[in-house]
Amino acid sequence: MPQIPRPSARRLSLYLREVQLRLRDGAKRVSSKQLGEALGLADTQVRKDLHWCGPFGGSGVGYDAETLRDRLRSVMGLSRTWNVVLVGAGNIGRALVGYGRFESEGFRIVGIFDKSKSLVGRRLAGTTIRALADLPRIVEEHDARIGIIAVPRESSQEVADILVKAGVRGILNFAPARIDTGGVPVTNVDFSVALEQVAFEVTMSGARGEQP
Amino acid sequence: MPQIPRPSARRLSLYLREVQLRLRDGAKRVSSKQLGEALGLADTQVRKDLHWCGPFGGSGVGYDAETLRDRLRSVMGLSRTWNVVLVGAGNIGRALVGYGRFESEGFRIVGIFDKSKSLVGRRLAGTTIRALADLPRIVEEHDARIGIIAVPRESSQEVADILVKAGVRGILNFAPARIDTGGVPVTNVDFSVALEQVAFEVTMSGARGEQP
DNA sequence: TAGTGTGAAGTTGTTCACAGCA
DNA sequence: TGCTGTGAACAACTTCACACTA
Repeated sequence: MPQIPRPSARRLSLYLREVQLRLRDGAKRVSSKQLGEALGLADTQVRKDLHWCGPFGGSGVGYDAETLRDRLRSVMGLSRTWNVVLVGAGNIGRALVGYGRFESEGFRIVGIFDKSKSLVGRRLAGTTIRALADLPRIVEEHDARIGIIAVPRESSQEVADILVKAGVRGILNFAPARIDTGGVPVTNVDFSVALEQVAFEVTMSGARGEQP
Repeated sequence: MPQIPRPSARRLSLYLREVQLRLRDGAKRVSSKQLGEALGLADTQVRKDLHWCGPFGGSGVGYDAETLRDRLRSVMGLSRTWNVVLVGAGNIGRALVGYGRFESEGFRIVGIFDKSKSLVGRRLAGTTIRALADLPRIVEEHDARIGIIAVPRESSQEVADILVKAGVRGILNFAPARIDTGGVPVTNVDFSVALEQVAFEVTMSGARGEQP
């Protein structure tokens, strides 16, 4: 069985978002050309990517929007609900629980944890902030497979160790550091790197293309 | 003059971070091997990337850490201060101003803007939240070249138009939408896409490598 | 010896060109 | 005709192999 290349995988998320949007607007079908235009990609690229959903649909008239959505969800592992634990109730943690979009995409935050004694016991978006010591229990109780690290750099590795030991199978890391997880997949989101990227592009300006 | 490929550009940020860290720890020299290990990359890769800083330093003993930092900064356009305007004082906006790391990297938030009447006039991290109408003036006054979009999807394109019209030269977009800027470079950060990426990797688990 | 610099080879991802279907 | 599916050509990026230097 062939592996979906990472660049494609990233784009599949974008296709899914776009298809859902169009479904909400009442669309019944979507073509690779439409998707490409909406996302700034070549239509060929879109078709190649969508092929990971197993050749289907399309004939001379585009993809059936609902089927496409379902296939995308299923191929990306989004047809189940993912229970998620969040470590760090600081600025980023708060932004995340307030983000809203997660719920609708099938992610459920089942535990929020923080080191700080002054935060533990307080509530955040309806969930009580717990001490890190409770993390393994909550992970097990809810079979949480994903952990989010939203703590400062200094504690990020330590938190990663706790998460891995507790049994999470994937980590979303907002700390500006590479973390070592012994094989558990990590996706990094780093605000500074992103801003620096913008500065870089501005400096180089003119020459290169746009967004992914 | 050859263009720095985007993948390299992303990694340059990471090298810079790592070098700064090591400098703080008192290191005088850094080798490609050390950098590679710290970041999960092959040493060859590191050397190829660093070559964009112009062949220099290294001999049989690694790169001079200070020189490397300076070259990285300069090549990435970080030897100047970048004035930045932030649109959106919601959860993400607040997380960003509270992030702290920006200042030290040479980014200065010179204006925070929001549509909401109830937020305008309030202060956030020492800066008064202004109405969007003031944006062009502030951008001009401070020669702000970078804009950050931290508003909901629905208003993101509108905000982008305002920013572009005001003259910013690069945009960091946190809204879950592709925005059209007519050539102004955009870097996207999308929490949902990132989380979905994790779900995807977990689903595929085992097979693929780690982080960038 | 421990490390850089770099062409050449290899791999991966993207675009092109076109066959085929409704 | 409008669109999908896909091999083949192409471009981009990464890894390898090795010459070279302090």
